[in-house]
Amino acid sequence: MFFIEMRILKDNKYKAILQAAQNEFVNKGFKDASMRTIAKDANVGLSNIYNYFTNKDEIFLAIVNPAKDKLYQFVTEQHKEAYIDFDNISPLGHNEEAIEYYIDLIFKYKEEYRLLLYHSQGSSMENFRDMLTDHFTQVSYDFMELEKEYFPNANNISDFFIHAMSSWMVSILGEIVTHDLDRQKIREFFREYFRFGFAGWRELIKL
Amino acid sequence: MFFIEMRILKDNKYKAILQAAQNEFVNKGFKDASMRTIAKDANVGLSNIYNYFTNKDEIFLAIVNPAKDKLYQFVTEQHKEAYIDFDNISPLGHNEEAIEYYIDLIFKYKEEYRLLLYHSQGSSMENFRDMLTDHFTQVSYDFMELEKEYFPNANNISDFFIHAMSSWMVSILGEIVTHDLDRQKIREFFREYFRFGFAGWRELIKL
Amino acid sequence: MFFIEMRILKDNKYKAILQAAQNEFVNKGFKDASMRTIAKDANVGLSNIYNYFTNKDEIFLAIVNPAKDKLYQFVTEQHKEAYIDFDNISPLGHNEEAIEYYIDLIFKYKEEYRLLLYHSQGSSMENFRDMLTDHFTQVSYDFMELEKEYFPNANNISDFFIHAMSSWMVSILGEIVTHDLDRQKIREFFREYFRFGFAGWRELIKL
Amino acid sequence: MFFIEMRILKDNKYKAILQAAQNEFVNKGFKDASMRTIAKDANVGLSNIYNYFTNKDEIFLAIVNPAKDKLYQFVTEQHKEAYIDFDNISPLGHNEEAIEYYIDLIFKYKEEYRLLLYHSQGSSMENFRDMLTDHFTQVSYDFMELEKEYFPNANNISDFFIHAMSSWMVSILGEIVTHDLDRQKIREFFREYFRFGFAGWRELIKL
DNA sequence: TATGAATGAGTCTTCATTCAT
DNA sequence: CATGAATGAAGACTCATTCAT
Repeated sequence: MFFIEMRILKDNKYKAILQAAQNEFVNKGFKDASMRTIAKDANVGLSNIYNYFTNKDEIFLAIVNPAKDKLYQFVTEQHKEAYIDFDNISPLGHNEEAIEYYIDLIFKYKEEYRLLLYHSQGSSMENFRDMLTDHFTQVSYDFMELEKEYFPNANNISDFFIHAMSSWMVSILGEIVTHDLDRQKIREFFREYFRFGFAGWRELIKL
Repeated sequence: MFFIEMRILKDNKYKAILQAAQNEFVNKGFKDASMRTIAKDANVGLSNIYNYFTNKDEIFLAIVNPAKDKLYQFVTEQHKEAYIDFDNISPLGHNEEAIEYYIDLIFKYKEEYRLLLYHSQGSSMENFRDMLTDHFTQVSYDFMELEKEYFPNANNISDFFIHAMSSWMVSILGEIVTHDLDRQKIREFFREYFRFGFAGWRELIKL
Repeated sequence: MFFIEMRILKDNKYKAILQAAQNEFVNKGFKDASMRTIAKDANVGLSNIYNYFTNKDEIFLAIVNPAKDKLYQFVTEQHKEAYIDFDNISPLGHNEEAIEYYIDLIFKYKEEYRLLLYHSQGSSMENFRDMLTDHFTQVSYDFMELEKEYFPNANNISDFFIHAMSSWMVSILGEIVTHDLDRQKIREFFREYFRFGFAGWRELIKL
Repeated sequence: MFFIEMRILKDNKYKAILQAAQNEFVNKGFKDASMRTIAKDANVGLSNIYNYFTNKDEIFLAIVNPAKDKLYQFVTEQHKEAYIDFDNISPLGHNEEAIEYYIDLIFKYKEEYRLLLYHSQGSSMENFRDMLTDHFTQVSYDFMELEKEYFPNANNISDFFIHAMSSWMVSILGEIVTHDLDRQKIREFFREYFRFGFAGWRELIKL
């Protein structure tokens, strides 16, 4: 009846839709998710959903975009703040705080990343895997520009290898959000990953 | 009229269906592929398809299984013939012939691997990525058993890291069949990949 | 435009669907009835039907359930109000009013009973004949409990005979709704039926 | 190769088809029975069935006709041999041998009668119930012609009552072949049935 | 904002039967 | 007698979205 009450109701419905949709997407994937089911689960009239979202796709985006943006932002920032260190070179970032923040992200948006990586087929995000890989790749290139001053041989590394490395990072994200690892296990993994990666990297750019 | 002519005709239809289906699967993915479209493209009556295949899924399998089997066989055999070499350790195999054979496989079944890795959702092969990752993982474990004699520290490598490595191999396959690389480029990539990987590996298992 | 007008329109479609469905069911039986045909005959979009009914079966039930419920209710009530009378013993009921009400039912729901008895195969009502027979049988048993006080020999009547009697009642219903009898003819028949039945019954339970 | 061998093979297949078809009909009813399933179960090529039968319907008839013919023949003969007896009047026949023969028939063709009465929908026999009822009715009329000499009041019995009696006989057949009664139980039932029926009959035609 | 009705194209699969060989 | 391929229509139901109110 009253304006405020209605706003509250609206917000409730908005959230209810998002929640129901997320469940449905997780269960069946974007393509097989049914608007009817979402409406039913959210206790909202089917057609009323279209007052809140123009599209099935938009619902998906509303669920998934924050997670995506935070991730992009993180990756980009890492690269900006990067500095060159013999033993600590990585486009992903390498300092402890960065890792912790990354783990935070993963835990906060586990389901969303799973959606993006494994259940986005049919949505406008169906190329997320590639897009993220490309983003990593781009950041990596920028890194290498810096490195070249110190390691001229970095030039010798092929584009596709950089791409493969980026693809690896994406895969790792996928595996982490798919398997139920606790923070400690993830931390340990990253330690191995960086030791492994730095050693490999040094091998490739050595004189 | 004649027996042989007939067989050819039948064979033609069989192949036509497979070809049309492959196109359709590549274009739209398993789930969205339309039997109607396949029938139309193959110049076959829709219901007649079911004289050749019992299922949409079976068509997919007929297209994709040879590629899958060859890949599994290759991975498995590599591991059987493996020998320990300080500088050449990899579950994928490392000798030149193996690489060449792998490249052969990739070139022969590029589209099929693409289907399996990116367009199998909804089919009985929708878990191919995981299955292949697990296969790599298993093979890797077997390798590590051998290595342990020489490198007792191999024990320290976490299960999840092995898993991540396997996942990387799958990603790499995906990236290769997605991008149009010529043989030489692929060869070069693998050289880098092995240099990188061996160095990293040695780092992890060093005393 | 106006609310009432709308409701009428909706109602019209609902009724149109029911009507078209009833025709189709009568013509082809449940199993062979075509949703397409029903939609066409009702001047409704095929998929729109599913806004009114969730199922082909539900349409059938909507048509047929009132008739079924009234019949069950009638049979049950008859038995409740029953009293023992030497010359008037029947699970179906025997007083004039009851008969008249039964005839009313038959005339009101002639087509529905026809559907239930002859055209329900494939629907959730396909066992109606048996269910109704069993219902009659159960009611008959209850009657016999009462009668035993007066006619101890009622015990001697076999279960299967009771069952056969019940089955007869169902058959009679079927024959009546299948043949076009006027009320008078039906009334006369029931008079014969009861004379016949009571005589037979007395014979079976006589000392 | 040799003629005789082929004949044998042929006969085998013929029987195999009939057997498989009977199973399928019993399980799913005529309408839902699948020629494919029959072919598979009979180990015969689907299209080869059409060398033995022109139709699904013809298979059904081949299975069911002997049972039907024997039944018709029995009913007809009973009536021919009938004689008037105060205490033994029935179109079904009433002497012990007749009953025994009827029971023989029922036991021999139990499945076939079940098919005819309950699973013939969609076949050319789908009106078997009505046809049999009418046959009983016709025979009953002939009886009544004879009786009229002795019981002029027989005239007073309505056509529909005769029809209802016939329908009862059909129902009884249906119930017997549906429930698993042994011969003794069936015999006992018929004894009750005749006592019941004669008493009722006498009541109706009494002066 | 909310609703329920409407749309129209789409899904895969099955069916009994026929045909050419 | 046997086969496998072919046919063409049909099956119920779902889909995301839009419309009128």
